[in-house]
Amino acid sequence: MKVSLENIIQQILPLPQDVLKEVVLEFQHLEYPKNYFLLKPGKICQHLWFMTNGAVRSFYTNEQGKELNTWFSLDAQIITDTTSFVKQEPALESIQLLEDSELYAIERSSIVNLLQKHHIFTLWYIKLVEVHYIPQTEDRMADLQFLDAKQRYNKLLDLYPCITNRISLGHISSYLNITPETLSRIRAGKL
Amino acid sequence: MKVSLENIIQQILPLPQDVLKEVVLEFQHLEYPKNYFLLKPGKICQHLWFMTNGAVRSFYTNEQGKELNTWFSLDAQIITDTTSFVKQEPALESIQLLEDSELYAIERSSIVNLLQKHHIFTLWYIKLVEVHYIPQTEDRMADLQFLDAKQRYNKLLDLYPCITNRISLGHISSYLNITPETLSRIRAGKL
DNA sequence: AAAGTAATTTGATGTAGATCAAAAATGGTT
DNA sequence: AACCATTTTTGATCTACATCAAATTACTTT
Repeated sequence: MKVSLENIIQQILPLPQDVLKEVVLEFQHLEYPKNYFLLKPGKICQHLWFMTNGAVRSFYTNEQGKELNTWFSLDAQIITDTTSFVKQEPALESIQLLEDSELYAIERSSIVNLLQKHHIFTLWYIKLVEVHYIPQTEDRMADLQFLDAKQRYNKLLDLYPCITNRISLGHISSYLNITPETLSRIRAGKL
Repeated sequence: MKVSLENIIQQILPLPQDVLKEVVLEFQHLEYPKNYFLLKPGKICQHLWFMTNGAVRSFYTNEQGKELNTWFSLDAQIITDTTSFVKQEPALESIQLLEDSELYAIERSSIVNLLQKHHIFTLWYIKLVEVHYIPQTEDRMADLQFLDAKQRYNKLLDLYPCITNRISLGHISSYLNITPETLSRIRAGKL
């Protein structure tokens, strides 16, 4: 059951046919292989990506060169480096595919143009931010502040029950902000 | 140097005079005493508050009845329970004044009306979210994931150098996600 | 299938910060 | 000033999770 780009857009907020057509034209359909980088640090994030299937991680690389995952997206998700995208500043993080993935990309400049041109599109964009961005980040923030390692792991499993079939435990432990050793012990019921 | 409501609004994105007037009329000027609750859990957050001076905390109350601070706002800040406000769901957290404070409040319904009515106002609202909400939350999230207790404290001091004159160390430690004992030791240079 | 590399697990030990208990400092009230 | 409540500090101990090292398992590539 593959979703079309039109479906994704209309599900956020239905647009009139003429605007929808114009919006769709601004998207580029892309397929990239596993390990491909959508964004590298230092570059300004110019895109918003709508993934239809695949898997992606966002990560920082710290001073010691260690990669620390900040986010996963599996299948139907919206992807960007929010801070770099909205402030048009160099990104601090990388975005990398963890599976061969299929995406639709729209540029920041196209969004800005559409926002200027169509009142209804600004309402669509507000809905996108309010529904697809804000609750997720608030939730992640609360998890990091209030939950211990085991609770964070269980919550991730609730969200993506099959994530361990698709994402390595090393990547998962990094996102959970624990070591691979600790995740292994949690999974073995030793913690 | 007190800022007027007009200044605050125009600083986000300048609006034409007629729209500005209409927007200003939707705000209510409020003064509340220290300890007053702007929001309690279970209530739907109907307001966006623009504080001109004062101090506020947001906090969760956990199952054991312990209050865990999630945010501070001092002086010129925009305040709301974002998730409750955008999803119009019952709030999980409380918002409470920590000083006598002066605020301007606008209701969700007024925002929704203005968004429907004025294209320029939607652009103003997007700017508000993109500049005043997104970078802050992304930053807080990174702090919680990557910094240790001492680094989090020093970063808070960078942001609000005089915060310890206005907010109790108990509240600060809660926001930093550490105990008052640990904060005391950090400040004494013992950690 | 064998070989080599990377991912995961297991065990031993270390540490940042929590918890518990009590003392000291601070602040508001009469 | 004296009193009470609250906040902050200090010290002793405990714990969740990190770190380090080695063994095991799984995954590629020939």
